[in-house]
Amino acid sequence: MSPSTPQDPFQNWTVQARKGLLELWVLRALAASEWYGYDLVNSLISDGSLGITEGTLYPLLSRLRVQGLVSTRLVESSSGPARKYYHLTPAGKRQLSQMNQYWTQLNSMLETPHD
Amino acid sequence: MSPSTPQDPFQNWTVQARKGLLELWVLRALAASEWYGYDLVNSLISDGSLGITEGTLYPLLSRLRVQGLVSTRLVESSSGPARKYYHLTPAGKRQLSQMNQYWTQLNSMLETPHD
DNA sequence: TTCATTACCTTGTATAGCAAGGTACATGGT
DNA sequence: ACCATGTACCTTGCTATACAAGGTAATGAA
Repeated sequence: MSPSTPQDPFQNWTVQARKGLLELWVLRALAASEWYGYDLVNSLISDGSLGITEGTLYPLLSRLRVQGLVSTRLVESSSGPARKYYHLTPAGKRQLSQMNQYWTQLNSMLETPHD
Repeated sequence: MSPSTPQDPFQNWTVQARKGLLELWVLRALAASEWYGYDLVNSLISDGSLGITEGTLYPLLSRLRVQGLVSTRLVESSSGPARKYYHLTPAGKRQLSQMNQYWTQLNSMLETPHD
């Protein structure tokens, strides 16, 4: 397969900046309600279009399931293949809480002038 | 050398969450004044201690120099080896401006309830 | 000499985002 | 029957970053 086209330093940085952030975004979404993968993808694309695609989201969801942070159930659809709905487990809720805390710390570090 | 000890999912996530963020932090620091590497490290350690060490910072500074975002000058010190001071180039200032903008977008995505 | 402090750097590993593919079901058009 | 479109899932291989764990060298004090 082709490489991921690193291109210019700024584009490259945005890729790195998304790391971790998407996982936080997904867990927050699942904390609010049930979602299936394709719906999350479309929400991401419409929500400002920050460059996140299926190739990023589906592996992420698999990872979360393996780690026991989310669980799934299949629901048949009349407009295509079955949808896989994701929801938070208790462990997922605990981790989301930790992540929210750490994220606040990171942001406060950025806001400090440290001059 | 030993592996990076992945440990639990949360610790792993914090590593990912730092990616990109440290670069933004460094460029912001250099936008305010001149710094040398060791001083930045100590500032990071004292500033909340988020797990960032020399092994992360020095390669980052090298990268920024290769990309032309910062330039350096050596200054002799009376308390040890010479210090390498970093400051922003015009290209660095332009990229920092883009990064600040993108970072705002990412944060607004997180704050949107998207429910 | 020996030690701590200051100050720089390198090597190898793990991980996440990504591009570019693929598979399969339902529907409507030809 | 055939094909295109939309829906919905997944995998493979690449790249770049953070990190642990080392290393090197200069200064000054014991």
